[in-house]
Amino acid sequence: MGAEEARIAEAVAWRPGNAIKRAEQALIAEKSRVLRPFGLTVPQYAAMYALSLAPGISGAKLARFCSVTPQSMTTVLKTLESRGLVERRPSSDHAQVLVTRLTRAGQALLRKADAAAVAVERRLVEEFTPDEADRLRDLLERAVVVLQDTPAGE
Amino acid sequence: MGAEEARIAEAVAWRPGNAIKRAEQALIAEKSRVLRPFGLTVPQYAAMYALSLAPGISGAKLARFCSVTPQSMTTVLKTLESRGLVERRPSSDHAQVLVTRLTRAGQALLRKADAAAVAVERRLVEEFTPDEADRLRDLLERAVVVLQDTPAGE
DNA sequence: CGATAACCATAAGAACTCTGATGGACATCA
DNA sequence: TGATGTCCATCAGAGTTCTTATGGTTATCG
Repeated sequence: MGAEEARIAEAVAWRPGNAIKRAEQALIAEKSRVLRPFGLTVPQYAAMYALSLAPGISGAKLARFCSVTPQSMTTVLKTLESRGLVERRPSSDHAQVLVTRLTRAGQALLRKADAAAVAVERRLVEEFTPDEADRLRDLLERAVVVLQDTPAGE
Repeated sequence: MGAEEARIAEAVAWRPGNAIKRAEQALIAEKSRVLRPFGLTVPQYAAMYALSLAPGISGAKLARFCSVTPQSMTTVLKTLESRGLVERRPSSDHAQVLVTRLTRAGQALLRKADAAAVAVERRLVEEFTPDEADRLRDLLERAVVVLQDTPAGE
């Protein structure tokens, strides 16, 4: 059956989307692995990291920054809040805004988890020359643009 | 607040993982969009496409081919089965294997959905010269390798 | 001042994903 | 023959994600 699997794999190799998908999967698998000792998932880490850069940001802004919907961010924040890693209070300025911040425990955990996450990125950076890294970013950015451009049919 | 968001975006720009993530998100967003008229999600389409290449494959093999866990594939197949797009029967050779195939309705739907999905890949291919496409595949493949290699610490 | 638009939070429902654990079937080899 | 190892399917539980829809607040503009 190995031969059949090779035949199948060949049939989809030409699709560039597959290369992107495999890379992303490897990336989140590795990040998940290094974050697991801290009890954090990748989305949880991403939210905490963003909160460390912009304390008190609204959930909606946080969602935009992490490229997820506000609903997704709400569930992530609820989990983090239940563990005492973040706290949410109504804003004094805007009654409908929930101000979200890392707790001291959250800050402490993030410091350790961030070191592990950054190490993964560093392994990626060190695999490439600066030129190659720029090239990769450029190619991926062009892929994003062509994908986001509404196609001719609409 | 736009200035703060720009400052934050800058703080993560160096991470190559972000470029990969954005590309993958754009890819699945676009594929979801073109598949929606057919009532298919990206994982459902991927499973049906794989089934068209290897009719009667086991769920476990299908999962490996689609790079998901057998558990995930089971949920996808259950959904497809409930819609009459695939059928699963115990194998005559191996009692514990469920042979999965596309139904006629599944084949008909896949033909139409595949045209839409391939069109997305084609837009991607046409954005790049053959050299660039090869370069992108190569860079991403190297990223996968470095991520999958167990790091020095272990 | 009032209407419209923009923004925020959240509920409901469906789908996908994983880890961990269980149990059955097959194959190989001692 | 029997033990070991491998493969398959599935349950249970937790987490993330989306779409769709609701309702409240703020800001802008006529």
